[in-house]
Amino acid sequence: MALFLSTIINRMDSKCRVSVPSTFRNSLKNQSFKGIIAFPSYNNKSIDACGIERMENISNSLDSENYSREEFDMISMYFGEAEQLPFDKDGRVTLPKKLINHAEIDKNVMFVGLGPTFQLWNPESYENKKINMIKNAQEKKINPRLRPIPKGT
Amino acid sequence: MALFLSTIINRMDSKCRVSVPSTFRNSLKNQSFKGIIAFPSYNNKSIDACGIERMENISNSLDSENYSREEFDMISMYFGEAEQLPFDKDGRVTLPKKLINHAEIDKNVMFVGLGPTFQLWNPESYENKKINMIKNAQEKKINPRLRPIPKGT
DNA sequence: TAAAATACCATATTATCCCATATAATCCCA
DNA sequence: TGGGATTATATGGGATAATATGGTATTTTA
Repeated sequence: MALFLSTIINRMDSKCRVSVPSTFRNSLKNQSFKGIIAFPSYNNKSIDACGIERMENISNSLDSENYSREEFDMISMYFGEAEQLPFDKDGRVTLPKKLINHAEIDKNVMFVGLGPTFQLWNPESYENKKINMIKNAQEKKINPRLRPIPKGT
Repeated sequence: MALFLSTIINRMDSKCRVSVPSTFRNSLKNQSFKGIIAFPSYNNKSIDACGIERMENISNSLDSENYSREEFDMISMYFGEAEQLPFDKDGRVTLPKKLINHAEIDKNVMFVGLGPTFQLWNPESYENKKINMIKNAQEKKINPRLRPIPKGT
């Protein structure tokens, strides 16, 4: 499975192209589709992304598992909003306008590794998000140390 | 298996021809029938579509699996209403009047990827559907995020 | 034979390739 | 270990190819 770690900022050019960090590309090297899958985050002004394998697994579960009609609709909407962004020869992807607007990206794109997935942010939005997260954690006295992570995630 | 992602709007011309998005055509590249299978959705004013392989798989399962009489009848009905729409040289299909009427399509056709299948919509109808889906999900408190993904991810 | 379906052609737009260069990371040997 | 050489990565721009779309010609068929 692909594993995405660390945070990197790259520039988006006038054609909306941006290099996917080489470490992320390496994580995706063995997947059938050479590129990334990206869709608007529901909770943030950011872009969620992953490799095709993750989507294939979800796709298979659509046929094999019993989802309620509402759940099925929501998952379907995910697929409809997902964009398949192939790498060019230099490992760049072209971000669609729809996603650029959603994440309010203008020049710099911050790639944030989240383990099995990663996100794309406007660096400024991410800083705000981070400040809020820390503030929130302090108020609720959440211990910031890593807890054992449940298996399968 | 084919995997359909993202949402694309193309125009239908006076001969009811419409380009199938190239990403969708790529997903179907290796299938024996060069075109799509389309039939009216039962739940929506839209058109359900997929590649021939999916139909073959369903057909095989009719023989090998135990369906109730009702299920068998439903699936048979699907086959009866299915239209086989071949690509022309430029990757277009001609939509039959019956399907156009059912989905109330007039000029723009929205292709919505749903993983193993996809749908064709009048873009306006889809927007309404989407609003209702979100409203419904919120009322029933369905988390819009994807559920823990089946093992392997 | 007329109407419909299909093949063929032309073109505008968009996306992709390919090359050049800059920058950063790594290597390698004195 | 230092520091130049080499490689990998990121980034920009022009050339090229792919796609979508409209129209005309040819074939099929009812």
